[in-house]
Amino acid sequence: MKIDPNSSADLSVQIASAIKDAIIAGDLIVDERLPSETELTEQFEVSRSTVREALKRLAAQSLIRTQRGATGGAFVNRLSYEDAYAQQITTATLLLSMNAVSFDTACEARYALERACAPLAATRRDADHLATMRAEVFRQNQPGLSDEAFCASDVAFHRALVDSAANPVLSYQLAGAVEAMQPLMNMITFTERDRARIVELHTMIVDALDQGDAEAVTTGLTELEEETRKLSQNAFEKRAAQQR
Amino acid sequence: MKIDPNSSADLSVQIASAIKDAIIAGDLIVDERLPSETELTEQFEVSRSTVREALKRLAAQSLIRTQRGATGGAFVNRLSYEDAYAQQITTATLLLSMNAVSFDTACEARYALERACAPLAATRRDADHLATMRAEVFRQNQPGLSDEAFCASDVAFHRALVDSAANPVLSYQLAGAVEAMQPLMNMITFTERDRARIVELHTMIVDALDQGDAEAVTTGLTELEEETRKLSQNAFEKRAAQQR
DNA sequence: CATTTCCAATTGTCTGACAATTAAAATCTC
DNA sequence: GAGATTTTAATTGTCAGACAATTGGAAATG
Repeated sequence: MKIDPNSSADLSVQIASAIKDAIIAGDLIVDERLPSETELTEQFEVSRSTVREALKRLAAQSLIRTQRGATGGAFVNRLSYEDAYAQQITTATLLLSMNAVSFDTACEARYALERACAPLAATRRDADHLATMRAEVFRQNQPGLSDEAFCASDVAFHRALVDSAANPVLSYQLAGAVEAMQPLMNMITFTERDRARIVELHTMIVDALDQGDAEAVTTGLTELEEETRKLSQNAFEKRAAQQR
Repeated sequence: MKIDPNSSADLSVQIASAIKDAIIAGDLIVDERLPSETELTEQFEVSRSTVREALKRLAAQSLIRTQRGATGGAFVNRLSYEDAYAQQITTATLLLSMNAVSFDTACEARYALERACAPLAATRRDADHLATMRAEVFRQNQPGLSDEAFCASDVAFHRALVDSAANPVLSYQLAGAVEAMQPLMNMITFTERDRARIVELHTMIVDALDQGDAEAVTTGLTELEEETRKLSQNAFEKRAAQQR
């Protein structure tokens, strides 16, 4: 691991990059302890502050974790799903909030992903997933439920649907899309009629899943996508009208 | 933006988090300049090193960029697709290389995603995408092509397929899965017969796309998935045998 | 007006110090 | 000797102050 002091790049960037490469190449394995900051200072021939800034960069990407104390230090992190989730969600949220991606695009991707899960879910769904989904549908049917609670239950329903495909990669990719859409979804007011329609579709989807009918699940999701777009469009128009 | 000096969390983490929240909430807009390090030092009542470590954390996530000089400083970054791609790829590669995700799982997710793109691509594909795909198929048919070059062309083909769905969210999610699989794919030796079969399926897919036949695209992708799994399984077994 | 020089602001790096944390080693108590 | 307590050493976290490098704008110059 070497760095070039004459390069235009900042030293802390170079050091972070060198360590990152070592991790990806497998030279540093999970839970292995990196040299202490003092040792890295000597190895790279830079000051401790520079080493620290490099380590903070890696920590921000969950590549390492640090621990104080006698047996402390920086350790190579096993990238957990939680971390991957969190990163995915942050990135997706930013893309959406900075208008690099429109709501419609995110919505389209989300439902395309969910439809992609349908065939897998139809084969692999187990009683737990179905029970969760039915419980959420039941909750959505309760009168007097707030819009936020309805939304949260909707998310839980879809999460269970995707989880039933039993593919963690799909689960975590979808988490990004769903979470990023959440702030905008929360602005929507669901009328009695909207809710009835959504509950109807949810019921249809969970029934189809129960019977292992992937095609019916796909159909239900497509109709749900239409419904979601219609609702969000209304919400946007209403907000635009208010801001005038 | 306030922090709690008595919290157990590191100050630099708290500060980074506070600034990040401000960015996501829209209190700091794209290209806006953050206060200088000296000003942040006063605002948060911490030392400059602590502020700097916080800023490095944010820079590592591409949330800000820094510039030296008189009019320099830290600026809120417009999260670009390139950045999002890069992050997605790093995360996906790590998940796979640390065995948090199996090759089969990644492969399954990848083809599920591609099939999710099929209906969109069948509607939206334009001449450019089709031309790219046909050019790659042509290249794959050339005798004497190295395995690496064949692999690279395969990636280009699939990228064009997904791009033709014209949904950037799907494009960037797929990039992660494909890139992460790349190192393992490169270990595969493609026999004449394997290549012929793959080219056949690719041709079928691009023809179906040309005709707007989403169902045929989906079928082709499913067969391609089987083929990929078979090949990778062989490669793994061969490697396992060698290591004995 | 164009060019060059200078200046001030800002980030990047360095040095040295002390605080906080933590596990292990040493000590004490019974 | 066993268990509780204290000490110690290693390590990261934070602070303070300094100087270097960079860079755009202001001032001086022709």
